[in-house]
Amino acid sequence: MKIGTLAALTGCKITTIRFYEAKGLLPMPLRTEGGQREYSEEALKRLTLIIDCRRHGLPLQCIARLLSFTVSEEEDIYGLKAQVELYLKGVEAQRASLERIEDFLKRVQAGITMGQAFSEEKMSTTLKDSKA
Amino acid sequence: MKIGTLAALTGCKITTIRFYEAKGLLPMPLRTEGGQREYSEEALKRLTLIIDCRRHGLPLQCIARLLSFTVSEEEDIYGLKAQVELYLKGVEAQRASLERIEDFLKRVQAGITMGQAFSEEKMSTTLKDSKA
DNA sequence: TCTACAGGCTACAGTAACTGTAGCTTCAAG
DNA sequence: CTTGAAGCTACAGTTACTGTAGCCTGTAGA
Repeated sequence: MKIGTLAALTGCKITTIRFYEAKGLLPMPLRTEGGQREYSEEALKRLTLIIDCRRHGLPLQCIARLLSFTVSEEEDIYGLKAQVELYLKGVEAQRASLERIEDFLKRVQAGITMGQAFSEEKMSTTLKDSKA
Repeated sequence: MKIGTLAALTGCKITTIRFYEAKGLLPMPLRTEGGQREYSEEALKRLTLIIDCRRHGLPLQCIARLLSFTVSEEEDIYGLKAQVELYLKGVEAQRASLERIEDFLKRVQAGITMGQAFSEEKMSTTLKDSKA
């Protein structure tokens, strides 16, 4: 598939796909005779994974590390292991945070629907309630 | 509380807190005689909310808009409403993405634990399985 | 076959959201 | 009253895109 198709399938911008390639996160794809990129299903899967990781705050360097898994020394393996454990702990925090923001957005929505203005005080109530 | 305490309580870096203040997301706090920032519980709540929003990809401008809720025209209200709805839809996508990345990380972890090297092929299997 | 036009290319500048550093000041504990 | 941790401002640097200019490719209809 062409880069535009890949972009449409993943929701990732064309420029971002090229950026990831430049950074070494996506392998250089085959090209048509005219020099246009041609992607495989493989690339689609890999890009999807990169996007998922980015969405949850993993830096590109880290994603590259997880993807390439280039570990030369024992110590590196343990470093990576610790990092993965840290990210897994982060997942729980993200879930909780997701609940809070959903709640917050729903309250904003309710506020809009009722044509009400939000005050500082209401804002913090929203947060306090969602934390309880 | 001082800025360091606020940073410790929220996990947000001190420099980032000052950055949010400069951008108008956090109100300018009271200062000690010596000029050091003094924060209230209110500020803690507000910062927590900002962090939650950021974690889920809302741009600072948007967060500022949601927080200040400064709408002057009817059309703006509808624009905001549509945007909030969009974000709410995004929450579901985030949840799904969170599942996938958790699965991925667990597989990486298993791979490390067993001392195995990851191949391209295994990587894509990981993703494929997680999508199924 | 021609041609129009959507889509792709490179290179590079610009932006958003931090992050780090230098050089200095404040504050609290001993 | 000193000393070291914590704050301050100002500003440069970094990460991860994002947009633009100027040009090329590929394909569908006349």
